[in-house]
Amino acid sequence: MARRKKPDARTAATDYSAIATASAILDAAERLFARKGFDATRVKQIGVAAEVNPALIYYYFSDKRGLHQAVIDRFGRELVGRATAALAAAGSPEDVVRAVVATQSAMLSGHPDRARIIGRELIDHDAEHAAELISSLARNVFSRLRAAIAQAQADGTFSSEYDPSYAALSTISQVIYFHLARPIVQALLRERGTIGRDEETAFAAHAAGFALGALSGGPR
Amino acid sequence: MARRKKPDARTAATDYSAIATASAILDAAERLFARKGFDATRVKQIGVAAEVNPALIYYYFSDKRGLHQAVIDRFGRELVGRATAALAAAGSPEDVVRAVVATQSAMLSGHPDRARIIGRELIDHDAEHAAELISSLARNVFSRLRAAIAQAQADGTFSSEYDPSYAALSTISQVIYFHLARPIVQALLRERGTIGRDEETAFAAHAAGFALGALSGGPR
DNA sequence: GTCTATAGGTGGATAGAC
DNA sequence: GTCTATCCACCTATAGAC
Repeated sequence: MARRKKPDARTAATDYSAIATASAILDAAERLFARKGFDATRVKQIGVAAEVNPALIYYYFSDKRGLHQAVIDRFGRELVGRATAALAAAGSPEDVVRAVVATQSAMLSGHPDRARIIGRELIDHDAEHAAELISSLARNVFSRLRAAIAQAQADGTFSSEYDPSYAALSTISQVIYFHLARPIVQALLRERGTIGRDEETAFAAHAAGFALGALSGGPR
Repeated sequence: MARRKKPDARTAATDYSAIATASAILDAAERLFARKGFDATRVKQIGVAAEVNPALIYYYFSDKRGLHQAVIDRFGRELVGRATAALAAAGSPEDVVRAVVATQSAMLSGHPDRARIIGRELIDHDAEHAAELISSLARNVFSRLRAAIAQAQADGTFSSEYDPSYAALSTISQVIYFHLARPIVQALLRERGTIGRDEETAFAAHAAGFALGALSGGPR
């Protein structure tokens, strides 16, 4: 493999998918950062999990923070890409609501680590490391969901009594919460045993119906 | 002040409210653990913030983990206490839904640290340190909300097409998400400037209406 | 590009005086 | 109960051989 310039963590996201070692490091780091958090994760552990010499982490990513940023960037690119693709296909406002909820579920189902990455970024440091990701989501997903709701309100399909931004928040809160608050969800659904992917998709279907039910019928 | 036995962190929650020094430590620790997380918070910082000698942290709480557990326990006692009190006053199923949402909002409004404590416990270590809190909430709040929904479904007040557990999850997800996902909420409401308590209570009112609208009208 | 060895620094925890 | 001094484990990061 040709000699590579040491990537600068401060510049925009680099694509490491062609480099096997770097990809292995990113995979291992994603799992560990998600499960234990940034500070509790040891660089040595990442190396062991990736079956790579820990010193290579400093070769590919300038330091631990740089690796963390790279994990967020890679994840964010996939998330925004999928969301925009799903929304491009949506026609009616109802379709937009369903598409947003379905995409959330598709991204998170069977990937508990991803929910944790999002959760951590929301809580830690006011998500400063995911600022770009969030502004991108705001432009490409949230505002389009809100616009679809507002349009349907103008049509008379949805009740005009809701604030469109609030309604959008209520809509997206459901699936994220379901995946993020796993311990609470378990406590509520304990009679059903462990939560599998079928349960996750069933909830996503419910969530879309719940939001559309509220939007169509109006508040009480 | 009389000589005190060093409390054992492994036993059930101790009440430190009478001891000024211990209370100051708990207050400072709650703020710092919430904002920076357990691992990133330095014991020394807690001492400085509490204006107390850091060594006293080991005197009152056996170690850093014991302090963390005490923070969770104190917070949990207040949360469960308020929630059960609010539910005791509720009559009709509609009242129960409104009471749960209102209590969530009352607990979190103007207290961003509290939302973070909950969020961190959900994500870190699968909330193992808050196991008691969560099972208590499950018994006292979640199951009563679900029971109220099921009862209204039997009455014909709410649509029977919803799974009561799922409907309960959709209901409680809204306010928690609003407080937890502050960066995303900001992005969606950016034209309104900074989010204040008035905005927080306005959203809580919306959330109750949204849930009741969905429950009354049925899914789409 | 990969590996070893180690520097350099920090933070949790304790001993013991007062 | 409070404070000082300090130990020791451990972790990030780099230097440099291969």
